[in-house]
Amino acid sequence: MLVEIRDKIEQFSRSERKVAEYVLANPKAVLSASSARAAEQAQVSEPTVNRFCRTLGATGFPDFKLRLAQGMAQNPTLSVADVHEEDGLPEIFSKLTDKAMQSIADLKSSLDVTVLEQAVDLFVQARQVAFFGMGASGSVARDAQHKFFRFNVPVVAYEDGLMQRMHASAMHTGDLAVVISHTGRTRAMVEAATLARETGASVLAVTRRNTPLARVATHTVPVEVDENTQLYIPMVSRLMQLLVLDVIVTGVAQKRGPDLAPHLGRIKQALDGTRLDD
Amino acid sequence: MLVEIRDKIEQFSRSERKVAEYVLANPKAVLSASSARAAEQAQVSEPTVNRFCRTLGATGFPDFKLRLAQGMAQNPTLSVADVHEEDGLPEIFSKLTDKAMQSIADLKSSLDVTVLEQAVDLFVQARQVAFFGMGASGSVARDAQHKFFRFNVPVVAYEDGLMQRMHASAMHTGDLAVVISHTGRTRAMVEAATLARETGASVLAVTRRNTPLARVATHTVPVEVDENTQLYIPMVSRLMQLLVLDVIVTGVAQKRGPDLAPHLGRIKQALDGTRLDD
DNA sequence: GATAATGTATGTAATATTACGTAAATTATC
DNA sequence: GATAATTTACGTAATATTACATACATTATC
Repeated sequence: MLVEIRDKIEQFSRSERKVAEYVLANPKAVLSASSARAAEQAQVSEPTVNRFCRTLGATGFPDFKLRLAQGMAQNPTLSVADVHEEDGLPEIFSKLTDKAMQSIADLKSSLDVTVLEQAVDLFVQARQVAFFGMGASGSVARDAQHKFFRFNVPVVAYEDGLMQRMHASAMHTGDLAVVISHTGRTRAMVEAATLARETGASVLAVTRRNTPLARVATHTVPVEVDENTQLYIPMVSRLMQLLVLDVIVTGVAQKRGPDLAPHLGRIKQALDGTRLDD
Repeated sequence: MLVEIRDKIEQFSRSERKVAEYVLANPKAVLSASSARAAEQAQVSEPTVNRFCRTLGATGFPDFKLRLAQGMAQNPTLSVADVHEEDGLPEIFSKLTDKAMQSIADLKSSLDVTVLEQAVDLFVQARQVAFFGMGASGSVARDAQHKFFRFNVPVVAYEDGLMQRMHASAMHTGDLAVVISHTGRTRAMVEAATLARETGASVLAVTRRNTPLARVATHTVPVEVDENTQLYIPMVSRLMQLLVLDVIVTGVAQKRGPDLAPHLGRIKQALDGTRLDD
């Protein structure tokens, strides 16, 4: 629909073009506007808006809005461009969301499910789980702890390099260390992974392929994102890490499901008191 | 949208369920019908149709039709179904990734950029920033701290309820409190927001619309996700919160860009020593 | 200056929304 | 466990909004 408008914009008359331009610039606003308001915003008269809608084959303004809504949902127009200096917030918003969607699509098509299945098995069998992460990956580690906490298995998360070393070197066979790193080259993470591995524990790395971290780990869930880390902070790669862990936690929940029900019930109950109504 | 109706059909009252069933059976017919006609077809009264629309978060019947139209037009390859008991890991993986993409697409089409622009302004003007979050939103708060830390402005993040209260009540005009909550009903978060607000500080809520938290905040970035929180943990909503904050941080970086270069250079240098080669 | 395009004005019909009353269901009370 | 009280669900009717049609005036364009 929007594309159609852009194509036909030459054929429109002067005022209709005003409407077209306004619609192209603010498609979302149009959806929530009345025909009168739209006319006002486009700086044309109300009948002109109506004529415009009919020109495009709609029966009237409401019908036009419906078609527009459908068209907008269909056309994600993924612009996988990087953010530039001169971009305004609308461009930033659009580019980042598109980039995120594109990355998820890539992940979906590139990640081997059997790798995830192995990861799920590691968790199911683990007597104890520790998450290690620093910087941006530190909050991913914390988040993972929150999620896996529900499984009635001891689980900790460390962002502190010293604690990581201590915990890693005190692990045992049957324990699981999950090491999260965007670059796969953070020295502290590689060292923690190495220490953990030396104890006989399983080491699951959530990081890039062919990195020092991936090499010392016993298992790796590869999270590949071409991201401009130079300029900004790893944003999308962190979303991917979270998503991967979400899938794993759901897989674990599925396998452990039945025997967890009462445990989860108690947690839920405990949370009830912390919420307000309305 | 249609999936949402199917999910919530149990929660509807008798008459609303009639409407839901009719909509699910004849979604296309609904699009071209008036509320009166839809009511007639579903064998209920006109206001019931309207209430039904509101129950689903629309402002009224026309708005509901728009949302429905968008939902129907969406990429049919995206199976926006919830995870079921009998799903294996491949299904879980596929469903979660699709759900994430879908949610991002929804966010993109529903979120008003001007709201984000206001948020960016708040950050640019803030003398001091504090992030508050608990549980799953706690790690979002931490993550946000990491990102905003680079702006040479004092920024802290608290997951601890006591610290949140202390810090909130010690804020001043010109300070910014960012309160993150999926439900918008976590008592501690609402209280922290209230305390911060009483000090004259700006309070930016990243949460659902029309929640207690949104009401006490001075500004709200609405993050709406229809998520089955009952069964699992907020996963997608957390991704959306992160994404929103990513957009804001990038926007702030854009505005503050020039005068930050030397500062960022030093941070980068400090990180160099922590990385391995290869 | 003629013609097409557009705006203004106004009315009307369609449509959505609100307000309110009633019936049913639930909860409380004895 | 029966009855009263309160809430909830729903429909009717009134009201407000919105879209659309028509007629005519005004403005651009050639």
